[in-house]
Amino acid sequence: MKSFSFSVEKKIKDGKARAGKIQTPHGDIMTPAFIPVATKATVKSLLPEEVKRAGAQAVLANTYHLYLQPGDELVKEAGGLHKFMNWGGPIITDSGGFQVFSLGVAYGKEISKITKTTDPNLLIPERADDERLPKLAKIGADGVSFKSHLDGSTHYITPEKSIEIQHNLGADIIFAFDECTSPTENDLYQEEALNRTHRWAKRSLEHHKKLLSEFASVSRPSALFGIVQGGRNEALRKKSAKILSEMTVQGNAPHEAGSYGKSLVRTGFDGFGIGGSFAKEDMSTVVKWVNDILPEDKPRHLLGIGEPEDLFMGVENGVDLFDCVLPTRLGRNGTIFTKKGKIHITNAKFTKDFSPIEDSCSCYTCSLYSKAYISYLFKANEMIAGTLATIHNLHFIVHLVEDMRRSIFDGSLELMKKKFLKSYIIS
RNA sequence: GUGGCCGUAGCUCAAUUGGUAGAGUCCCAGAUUGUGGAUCUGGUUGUUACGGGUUCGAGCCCCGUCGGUCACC
Repeated sequence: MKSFSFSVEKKIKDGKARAGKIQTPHGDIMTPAFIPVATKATVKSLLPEEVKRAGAQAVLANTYHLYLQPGDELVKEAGGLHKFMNWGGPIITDSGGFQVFSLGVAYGKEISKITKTTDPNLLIPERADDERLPKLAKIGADGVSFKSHLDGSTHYITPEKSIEIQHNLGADIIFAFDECTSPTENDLYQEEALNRTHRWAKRSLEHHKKLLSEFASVSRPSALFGIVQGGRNEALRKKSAKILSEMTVQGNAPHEAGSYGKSLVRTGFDGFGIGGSFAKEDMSTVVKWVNDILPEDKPRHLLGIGEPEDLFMGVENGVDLFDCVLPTRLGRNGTIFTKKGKIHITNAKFTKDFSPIEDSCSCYTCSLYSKAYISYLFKANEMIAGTLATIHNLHFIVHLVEDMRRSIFDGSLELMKKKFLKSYIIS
């Protein structure tokens, strides 16, 4: 079985942007790349064939959601996630760490992982957390207690449990269990949470290596990424990048899974996620701090980021992988990416617009359907409305990052960005 | 034909003893960043069927016309 590897193929002269290749047991990912989100083992509204046709090289599924339903044991019994969901390419699973945030302090509130520096929430001096408010996730001594949104049952997820679930699911790349903090948290809490995330990272790494050494299953995660946190705080972010970069445990040497003790070496993470929350305005600063420290020979995944301008920012600062629900979520709700900016397809002006979303777009939707038809489908609440819009959005974002990769090779990244942002209106 | 009931936003309906017309939906617009097929936030809309009358004031009371509906012939 081919295992995990990463190589940088081209790095631009004046800057951090690079193009590379990630090898996984289920195929390669040419980076930088945008990975669509398939939380519940499906990219919502799309068949795997459509995901692939839109240009996606891999998908990202979610540990917590699949653990609750249908259950990781069942997925294992089905022969692993690839077989279960009919996706032959690389799969990444998120650890459930984001749900600590989304089902915790953010639950039922209008807090997202991106905020603006003008957001009044940022000005709240004390922790935004309020124990009286209902939450589905509560942080305990060595893990997180989740209350299922499906049936109300409680589940205690530890780093070991998250890794175990991810091994059962059998993705190619898995993530350490972390705590994604809210942008509204103060430095004191950020530090407390960061130390916890680091303890959990170590335990995730140890358990991953342990499981790798115990079993020689054909469908074992081949790589574990650690996740950098630290909120908007420079010292914390840098500390996190350094600690995770240097974190190692004793384990089998690569290519020797299932043969415990054959040749023990100290090994660390195979790559890194950059997680947590940002203020939109200083996201680039945070990414710069972190990528200055993270090793150049390991891939970096900027978690949950997907606006075009943010993708440029990431690539320019040395990010290799992105995932984001934005193209799929917006698509399902009728917001569509175009080279001139986002449009709302249900707007009255599209009612009789019989042209495609974009004449120059080669996606399935644009080659066969008009704005008027898609607009009508949304208004009529027809299922393929979301499908057609998602196909276009995914194609748009995936190819945007693919274009960035190409321009890294021919040295035109800066020019390409200027050209794009000249017509693209950021809203 | 006779008698009863009814007629309010595009739709379904509110509106205390007569006090200056409102909700849902639809429509219009916006938000959405390791998922939320969710949800939220704004906004437009009325000659209260029509014509008269009583009253300081009428969706509400009175008269007439038109329309709907039920019962009886």
